[in-house]
Amino acid sequence: MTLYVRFAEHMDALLDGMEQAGDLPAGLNRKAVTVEPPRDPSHGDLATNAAMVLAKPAGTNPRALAEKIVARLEALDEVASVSIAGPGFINMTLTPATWVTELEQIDALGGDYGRSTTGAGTSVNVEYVSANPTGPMHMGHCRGAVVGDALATLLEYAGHKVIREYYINDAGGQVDVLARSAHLRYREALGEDVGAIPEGLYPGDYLVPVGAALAKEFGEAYVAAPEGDWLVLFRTRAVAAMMDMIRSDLALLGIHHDVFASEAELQAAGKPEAAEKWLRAHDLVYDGVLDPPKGEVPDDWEPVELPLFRSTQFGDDQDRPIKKSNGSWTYFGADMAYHFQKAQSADQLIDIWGADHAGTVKRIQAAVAALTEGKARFDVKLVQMVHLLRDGEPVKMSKRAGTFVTLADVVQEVGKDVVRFTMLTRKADAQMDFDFAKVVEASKDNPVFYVQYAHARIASLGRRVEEQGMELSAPNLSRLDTSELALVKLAAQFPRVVEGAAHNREPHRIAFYLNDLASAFHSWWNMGNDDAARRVIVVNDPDMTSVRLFLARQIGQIIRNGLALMGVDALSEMQ
RNA sequence: GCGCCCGUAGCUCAGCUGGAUAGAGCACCCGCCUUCUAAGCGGGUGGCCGCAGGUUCGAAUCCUGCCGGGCGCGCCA
Repeated sequence: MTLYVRFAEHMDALLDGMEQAGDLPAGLNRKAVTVEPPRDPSHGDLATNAAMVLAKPAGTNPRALAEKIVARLEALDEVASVSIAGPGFINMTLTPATWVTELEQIDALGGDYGRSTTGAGTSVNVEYVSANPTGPMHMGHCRGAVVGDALATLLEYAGHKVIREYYINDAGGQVDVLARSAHLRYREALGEDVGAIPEGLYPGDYLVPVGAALAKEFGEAYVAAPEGDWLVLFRTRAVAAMMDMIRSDLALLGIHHDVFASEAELQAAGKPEAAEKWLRAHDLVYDGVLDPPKGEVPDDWEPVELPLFRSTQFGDDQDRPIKKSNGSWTYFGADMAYHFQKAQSADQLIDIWGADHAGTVKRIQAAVAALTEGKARFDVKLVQMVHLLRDGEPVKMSKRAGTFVTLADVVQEVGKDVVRFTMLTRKADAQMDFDFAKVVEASKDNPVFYVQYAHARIASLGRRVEEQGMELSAPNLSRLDTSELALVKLAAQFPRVVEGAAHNREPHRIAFYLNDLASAFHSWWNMGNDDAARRVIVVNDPDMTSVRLFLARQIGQIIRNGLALMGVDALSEMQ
């Protein structure tokens, strides 16, 4: 059990004791009571707001209550001193031995230090990427992919059972366009001069091999055949080829999904019909006519009666059609059924979407709330746009000309680890710049480098000790000084950071924490520049070296644990 | 017109499910290399946390209304 968890329990037991002694009324809500490190380390190692939060409901004043709590805290072995400050904060300083024990915990738990069971018993389905199967992954998909994957890993580490899911949109008009584009490439592969790719078809030459494969498989059979003869067949083949390409793009980032759910299969299985039937029975779908769109009304708008879902009952500003006038399902209609299906697979659902889909969040949340009768927790996490830059200049992209920057290109240029780490250096819902020049820069301005550099320095210590043939002893950790214990204290916060990041579904917190930890480490390391006796490796003092090397290795362990959550490999050496 | 997101140092951004004197990097100024990798470290300058109310022991954080920016709005996906 890590230190912060232990102290939360100490506090709980202590308040129980006060209730029994009649120092506190029974049954007070303790939800707001926290035990956490104060922002300002000069206040001590741990602070609790218990006296301030409980004073009012207990009918006393914070000061009086604080004094009673302090008396009990002082009795704890791990606590060196306690004081009351400000409006009623209780500050504790822990004994050095307590921190030494925590450091030993890191060593004992290794890669599991920071893992928790707070999520045990709750399964989470994280759906991310879900790029349309009409071409390779481009940079527009990248951030959502990384954020979703890191979030999934984080939730697993926090004890949740996690399903990583990809929704294949293989049923809409865009895959028919794909099939036609593939048919053109198929004719091309058979020797026909198709000229420029017409407007409205996908121009990218990633479809050339698809056409070639179709030509090899079917020969001339479908060259002059009517569309009805080949559309479904070519669509199926082309989608499969696109998904292979997308899977290999994702693999470049180290991303692998557990489930690939097909929209077409969902529809073939009649899932949307089932959802509609249920919703009609509960008067949540009705036939009606929508108002014209607000703002600019399109020329071709005309009122039509359609089956509408009453999303306004759940906070949406308009009811939403689930079918088109031609009888086929709208994207929303199918998506609704899809989310209902997912809700059977897990207790909680998370979707990672691009911010350009923000407008559709309410309707799908409404649908999930309706279909699961409010039982499934469902969050949509919006990921903001990434602006691609090269030396500060925007990278020009044109989807129409097919000149978008592919994910594979970027990974090839800067590497998986740089892409993943950089994507996690901002809150997901804040826009970010991705500058090819800056993300590979070897300076402290670049957190990817800075954190890796700290880890490489730690790794170099082991090599140096070996080179020098130094005989190490069992570390006597009571020799750690104040500055070294400060490093231990920061390392000991890792489990809290993980828990907070998982709870708030904010993987970027890991990146910021690692940057802080690396900074503290570099600072400690540099003390050796002023005074050789403060280096980790002290040439004539193997005992001191053992102690500091032990500390350094635990810092390295935390960095590896954090990087692993982000899907980034730790480097032992910078090039 | 409506919805969502954002507004914190000159710039780019953190701020731990409300806590004590609001932080980091860059930029600018001053220091530290016959090096356990200085690819780094230390110090300094710099803030009505967009504005105005409200909630409470306490607000950058929660609520309301404005102002400013981004994204989106259809039977598209």
